Amino acid sequence: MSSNPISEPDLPALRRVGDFASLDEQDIALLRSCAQSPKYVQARRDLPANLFAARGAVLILDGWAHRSCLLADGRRQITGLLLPGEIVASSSIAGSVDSTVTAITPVNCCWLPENTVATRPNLAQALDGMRAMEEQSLRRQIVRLGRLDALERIADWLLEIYERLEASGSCIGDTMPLPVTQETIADVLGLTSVHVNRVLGVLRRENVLTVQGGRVIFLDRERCRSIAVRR
Amino acid sequence: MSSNPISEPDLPALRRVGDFASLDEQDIALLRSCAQSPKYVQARRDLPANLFAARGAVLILDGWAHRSCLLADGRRQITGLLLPGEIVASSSIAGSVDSTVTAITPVNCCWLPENTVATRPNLAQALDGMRAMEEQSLRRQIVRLGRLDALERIADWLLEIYERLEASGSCIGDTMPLPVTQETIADVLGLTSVHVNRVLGVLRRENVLTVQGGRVIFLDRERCRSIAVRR
DNA sequence: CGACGCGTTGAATGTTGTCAACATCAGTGG
DNA sequence: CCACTGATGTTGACAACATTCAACGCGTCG
Repeated sequence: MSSNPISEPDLPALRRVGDFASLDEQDIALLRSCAQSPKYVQARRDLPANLFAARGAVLILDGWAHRSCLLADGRRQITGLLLPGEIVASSSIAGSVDSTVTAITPVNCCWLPENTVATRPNLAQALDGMRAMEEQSLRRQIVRLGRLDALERIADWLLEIYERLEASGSCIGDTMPLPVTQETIADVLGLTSVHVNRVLGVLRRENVLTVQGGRVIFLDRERCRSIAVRR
Repeated sequence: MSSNPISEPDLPALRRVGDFASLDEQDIALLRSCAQSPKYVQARRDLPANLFAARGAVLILDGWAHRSCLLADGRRQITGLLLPGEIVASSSIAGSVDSTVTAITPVNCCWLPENTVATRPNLAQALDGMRAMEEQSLRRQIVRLGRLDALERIADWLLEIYERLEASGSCIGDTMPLPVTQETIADVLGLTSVHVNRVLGVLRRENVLTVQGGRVIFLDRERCRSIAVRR
């Protein structure tokens, strides 16, 4: 954040892009111009599929979204969250099992055309970095679902969300927004909302953290980390 | 496979690359030259980290490998399998939680330098397609781990492996190689080897498929698909 | 032969899901 | 203003699925 040339008044989302490569003024100007006329999507609405038709990427400027997969019998699994400053790569959408991206809160996003990005090597590098980061997040999620129990899953996941939100400056001290229902948390972590509720109760009673009013307050981050194993 | 200009005597792995873009003779010659002097890795050995140091990709020419994450208390989760014709993107390795790629069987792989690939648009496009396919596979795995029970997980996973092996021509009829222990299957699917064993027993007794001698024989593919839900 | 890795099976245990009831709250319309 | 509704959160009792622990068979390899 120190050497990041994107200045204060810019959108947090743009600042986050700048964390992945050293952007010059032209890069930033290009980003700003893309963000100038954002596409607005209401909460609970899908991001329009035509947004992903061409090659390039969609950048989330503001708000939360998720990508989900609905099974025939109604079970749902959220395969990824999209937070401010993160991207939806178009290539990853085409022909995908789960191609719907849905806004959780109201979302502002914008289109970064590939041919434009390609002219700016640093921007292209930043997008590469963001894609790599997304892949890492997917693998971390696989470890969570495969080998962590409910308590560990929730602790570890909340810590990851914190890290990602912090990168766009969305956290305040030991506090972060979490504008999702327990049902949504359950669909991210492969649990039921009932069980999520119980586990959050444990974390609260143990003074590790509290979740209320759409925000998380970490009371004992260190203990939260020790609950969330990892190597 | 019909319009794929990579001919019979070529490595199955190369044929698979050609499925993702229409390669011309120069592209193919380049691939062949890379594959000319493959790097050999013994079973159970890690692929050397320096293979991933530079930008570019490692192509698996032959054999099976996996990427895994070991937790402090010994739990292990395999976050992805690498089959013949698939790639390990270098960007996805750097700074990753789980950076070890381990050979399951003896593996031959080769290095595709980025600057060389970049000169051949079709090759670059093929690599992009392969990366997108890998991402899809990661998300499918998240759905499996999050929402499918053990029976569904195993059925769905075996079907995915079949599809991926078929793409490199490694399947014979309703038969495919599966050179892994039940312990490995368990570490892929977030189960215990004991439970994998029980479930494979069910599938065998129900005449859906049999696993023996490192091969799978599908007896009733249709039923296997219906067990493996999905939307 | 003995050691070891792998597969197989049974019994007990434990974590998570299911079902159900109820509380709380925001929004809606009478 | 209040009753009503629907979505969300909370809690208890019970069932289901998967793990753990343990034992044993089978083959390979030194």
